[in-house]
Amino acid sequence: MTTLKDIARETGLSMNTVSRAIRQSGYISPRTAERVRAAVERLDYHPNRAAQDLRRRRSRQIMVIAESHDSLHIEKLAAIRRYAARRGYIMSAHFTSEDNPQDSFRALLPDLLGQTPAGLILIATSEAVIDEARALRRKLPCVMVSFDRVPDIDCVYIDRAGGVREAIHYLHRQGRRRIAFCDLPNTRNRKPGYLRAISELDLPELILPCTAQTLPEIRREGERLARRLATADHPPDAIQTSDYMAAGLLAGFAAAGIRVPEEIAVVGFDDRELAGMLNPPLTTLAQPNVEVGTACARMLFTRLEGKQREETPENVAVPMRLVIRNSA
Amino acid sequence: MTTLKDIARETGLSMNTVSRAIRQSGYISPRTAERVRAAVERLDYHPNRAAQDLRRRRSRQIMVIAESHDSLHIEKLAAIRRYAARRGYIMSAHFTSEDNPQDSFRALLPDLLGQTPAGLILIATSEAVIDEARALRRKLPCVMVSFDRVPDIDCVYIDRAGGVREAIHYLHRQGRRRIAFCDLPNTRNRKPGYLRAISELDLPELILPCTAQTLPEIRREGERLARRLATADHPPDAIQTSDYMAAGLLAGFAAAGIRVPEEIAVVGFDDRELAGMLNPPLTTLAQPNVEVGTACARMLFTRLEGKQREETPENVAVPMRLVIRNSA
DNA sequence: CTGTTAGCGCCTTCAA
DNA sequence: TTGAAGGCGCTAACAG
Repeated sequence: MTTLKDIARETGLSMNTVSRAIRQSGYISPRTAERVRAAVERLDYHPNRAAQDLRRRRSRQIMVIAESHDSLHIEKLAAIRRYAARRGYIMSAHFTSEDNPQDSFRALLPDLLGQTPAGLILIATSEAVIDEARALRRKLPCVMVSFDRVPDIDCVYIDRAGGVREAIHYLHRQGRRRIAFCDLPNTRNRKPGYLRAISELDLPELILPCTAQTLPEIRREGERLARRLATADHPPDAIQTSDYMAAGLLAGFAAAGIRVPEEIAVVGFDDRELAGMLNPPLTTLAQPNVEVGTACARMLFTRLEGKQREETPENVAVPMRLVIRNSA
Repeated sequence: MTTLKDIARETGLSMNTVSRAIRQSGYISPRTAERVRAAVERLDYHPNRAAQDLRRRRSRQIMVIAESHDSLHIEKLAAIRRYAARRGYIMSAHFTSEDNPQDSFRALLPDLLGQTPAGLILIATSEAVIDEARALRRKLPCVMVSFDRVPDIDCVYIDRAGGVREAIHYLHRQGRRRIAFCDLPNTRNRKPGYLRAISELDLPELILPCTAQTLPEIRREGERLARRLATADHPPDAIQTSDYMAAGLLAGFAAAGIRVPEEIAVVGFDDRELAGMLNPPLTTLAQPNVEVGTACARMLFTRLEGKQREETPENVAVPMRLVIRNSA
């Protein structure tokens, strides 16, 4: 393993000069710089991170902890990693157990903090984790990605309400007048967008409840709902719901012989991989994953590098994008 | 920040004794051990990783580099991380750019090696990256996750051929006799499983070619293929293909009024999230992501901790699992 | 512009 | 069973 000392011996300079040349800090004559560069190349020198971090008294690693294995996270992770890498930091990704997020988060945390990360990004929605984050924030830079605004903490969230509102307006422009919203367990942050839009457009409020939790259940419930709607007196002419639910609805409408989008339009939510694969391909609201990743990384590094360690937390909303396919 | 020295001062012991007590190495009197434990607790001491790594001359970080953002990776990552964490290592995840894997891999690599990982896990299939891995292997422990056996390198791969073979046998048991295989661009490792099965079962070889590359193209091609099959003289009664292609086929069969699975059975490949959401829900071969993650982590740590640094590379196949839903 | 000096926090001899 | 001394590789003062 090549060390600074080796380069110093090789070039006949002092370690210090070599160090400064490599870091491009302070005065170095062009000739010296070149000699060092050549020696570094020749001896294949790479600075020892452990030594640097020890000396500089900080690690250059940020950690992302996600409260689920949601496949949509992967693009966020990639974006965060990219941002961090450009600043010489590495990112490590961690996932709580699916069946018990809170407890496994608490179990994970001490281990992770033991690695002395420079900062933390938490992708989570549960109150328990959010509370932890509030406490953590006082110990190290800490940014959240959550479902909505989170008081007292730096947070990036997707503007779900805004997205839904946009989707309803789109449906209205397509001539739909009876637009329903399917109220899944986790949609409390979307509903205001629906309510706002129908009030703006003076449309009737049509809320379809759904209590299913697991994916197969949701799909089945969608199928059932579609069959029910097929024989309803005064059915909606458009539905906004999740991609999963939409999959069930499309299956149910197909079984009932109802044509989508001619008789009823369906707009999903999330733009999961399945959306484009359904029959018909689903018009849906896409999560801006890359934007979210970049935004939270930027916030974290602002805290990390800047002086505003103690300033007021910031909440950033990222807009969704309506992906128009064939179902609406 | 609390250091060993603080604990030493607090307990009146030497740093050395404290260090040994904490690491539970060497002789320590029970009384001393307890005193140290209490002080560690009281002062909230955590060993400084940078200092440990510097002194011990090794980092305790492993890196995973994946050649794509495939959402199926996320479970592999979680499994690897879990395995590594139990051994006091952290995992960091990295992704090459989607549009240019080879070049971005080469660009990424020096940066990553600069962080002196203790070991590398490469999730990749391109020859270029595999060659890189062969070279890397001589510098640090290095394990691959790939599509098939890879000579000269530790590798975990999913037994795709075995999975397909199993699926064909399953279809045969269901009474299917004209079983087709849809030959997508990336399926050369699956085809042998099909060929073997039909030869074992004495069935006709029915290969359907497909050249589409992007997801929407694949779906469209599936739809077209289904319509073509609908009017064919002597159509197959079952098809094995990718989940994406299956999505298109199902849409096409629905449009042509052909019932699945009654008239034709469809078996997918990968068990992507969309599989359970299609109409009908897709019977498919599931990737054993957790098993793959655990297996490659285990291999890496065997190299890392064991003496067998220079031994013969090992290739491990992990079997797929047939998930039976409604399409076959 | 360059060199000298003094550690960062920890672990590994070796001696007591 | 414990302590003292030295150094891992690097960087920040400070002095030339």
